[in-house]
Formats: sequence, structure tokens, C-alpha cells
Amino acid sequence: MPQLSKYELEREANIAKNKALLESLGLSGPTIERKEAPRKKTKAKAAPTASKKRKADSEDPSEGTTLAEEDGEQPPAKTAKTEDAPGGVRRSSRNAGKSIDYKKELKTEVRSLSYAKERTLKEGKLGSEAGAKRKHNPKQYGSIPGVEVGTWWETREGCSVDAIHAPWVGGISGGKDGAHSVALSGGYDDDVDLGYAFTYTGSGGRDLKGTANKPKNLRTAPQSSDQTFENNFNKMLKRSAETRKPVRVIRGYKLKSKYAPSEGYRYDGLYVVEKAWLEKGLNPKGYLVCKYAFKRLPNQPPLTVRALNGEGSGEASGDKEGSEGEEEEGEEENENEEEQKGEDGGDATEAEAVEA
DNA sequence: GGGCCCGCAGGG
DNA sequence: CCCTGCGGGCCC
Repeated sequence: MPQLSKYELEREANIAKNKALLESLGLSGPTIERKEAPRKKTKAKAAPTASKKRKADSEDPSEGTTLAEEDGEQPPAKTAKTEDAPGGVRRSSRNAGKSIDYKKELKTEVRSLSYAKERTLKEGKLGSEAGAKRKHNPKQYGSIPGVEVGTWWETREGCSVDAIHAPWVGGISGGKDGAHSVALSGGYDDDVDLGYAFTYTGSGGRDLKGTANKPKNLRTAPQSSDQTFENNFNKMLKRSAETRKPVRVIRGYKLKSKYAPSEGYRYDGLYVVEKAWLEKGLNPKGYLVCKYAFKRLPNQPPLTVRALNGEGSGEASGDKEGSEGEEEEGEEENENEEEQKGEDGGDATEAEAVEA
């Protein structure tokens, strides 16, 4: 049997502990879910790489239409932004002096974008695109008017535009009475995601020095000290546990969970922080991290379950069964969708029946 | 795939 | 103005 590295062993242990804690809190009920539309065979592995908008100088007026035709899918009304996005020039300087095959680039972009949009339209609403203007204040508790649970964006910037989660990078956003929103994006390997409940790790304790002679040029770095609840973000989440204000949650493609979208980011509705505690984190030195247990509020549209064809994340190689981890797709045909007890117009749930 | 650099929105 | 932070692009 392939040995588990020390890191893996610790990870398994941490996950087991966190899971047990969720259970002890009574957060182990059944999750109402629906399946993510299966990916089209082959085609674009296209993670969120679709966001490259380097059409700085070579404007191609045909893009908009190409997009619509590509897969015979009608783009949603609200997506026709892009055109003159004020930020469209971003990075243009970086591209200057470089030879780029725009034709090829454009084609790639159109492909992945259209695929993402097509899929999204069958699963949930498509959010605003990057570069658009924000219409609502992200600094408020609860849902954002007009943004349904299940809404999907290519990038974090999109989530920010729709006021679901303001920071482009940070995972936690909030105020005095607790967090407004959090992003689950796999930043910490020992977090547990059961869909209706999950554990989350706070921030801080990472020197952003990162590399070489460019100190602080990285946006994330390995844990290098204990996290504490003195950290403002961590404090906010702890406060959430007291006020029990609802927290908006988005799941990102990097999250290792069956509830993570295969691409981009998805708004999964409101959760409440049930508990906040400190524990030894998953890092070489065993630095402490702030942990939180979240529970999903009832009467919301069902969560979407990832339908990954192949591309199992390595490990799953036999043995070590008893350990949890992320359940790597067990079911095949179980479709327990349409069970939402929420009444507010049973929309957001006519997925399935796609087939490539 | 990993390394590095980048800009940006939030909060102090 | 300073700093941070579960991104993202681009290079190798």
C-alpha cells in the first residue's frame, strides 16, 4: 500500500476531527442537492482561464455573435458588457511588445466562455462580468437583491461586481456584526465540506514575503505563525457566531469538494456560523488556526453537486477507505433534486437532462 | 505544472 | 496612505 505522507496523515486526522465536530454540533443531516450538468466530452479543460480579455488593441467585432452561435445557446440578457469595459486596457502594457496569436487566443476564449455560459444557464443564473459596475452594497448582511442562489461567475471579480463577495482575493469580508461573506476556495486542505455544513479556516499567520528580492509580491504564502482572533477577519467571523447574522457563501473551483463548481465561482446561499475555535492547523510547524463551523440556512435552493467525468483528484487509489476526505463521487443515478422545500418560486432548479 | 508578478478592493 | 488577502495572468 502506498504510504501516506506525513502531511496526508495529518490531513486525514484533521479532517476526521473537523467532521466529528460538525457531527457533534448536529450538522450531519442530509443535503438536498442536484447534479451539475455533465461536461461535454473532451472540450476545453478550461478552468477559469477564460477571463483573459486581452483584446486591447485588436478589437474583433464578431466576438459577441460568435459567442452566441458557438453552441447555439442564447447568452443571457445581462451579459453583453465587455465591449467598452473601462478596465479593458488592463495589462495592455504587459502585452506590449509581445507577439500574440490573437486569432488563436480569441478562439480559445470564445470556446471556453461559451461552454461555461451554456452550462451555467442550465444550472443557475450567470452573474455580471468583470469590469461591470457594482449596483449593490456588498457591506450588508443577507442576500443581495436580484442575485439568486446558484448564480455563477467566471472570476472573483465578478462576485465582487454583484456584491456577493467584495474582495478580489481575500476569503472573508465583513463588518462589526460579523462577516458578510466568505469564499471557499480550497485555501486550506483540511477544511471539511458537507454541503449543508462546512468548516472554514481564518486568515492571517502567513508572511506575505513569499519570494526572492520582491518582498510581499505574493498574495498568499505558507503559514508562518499562529492565527488569532485578534485578526480582524477572524474576529468578524467569531462575531458572526454570536450575532448569528447570515453569511453569504461562494464556492470556487479550487475547493476540493463535490460541492465545488468545476469552473469559476458559485453563490451557494446563506449560512450561519455555529462555532468558532482554535486548533492546530495543517502545516509543518503546527501553527494554530482559527476554525469555524458553518451551517446552511433552511429553505434555500438545493446545492449543486459536481459531476466530474474522470479527472479524479489523484489519491483515491484504493485503500485508506475508512478515511473520509471528499467522498469522491459515489452515486451515479441518484437524483434527489426537486426537493427544495423553499417556496419562493421554485426556480433555479430545472437542471438535469443535459447529456452531451 | 510551478514561480513570479501584477492590480485591486477593503480596512486600519 | 499603508497594508493585507482562499486571484489571475504569464512566463518558464
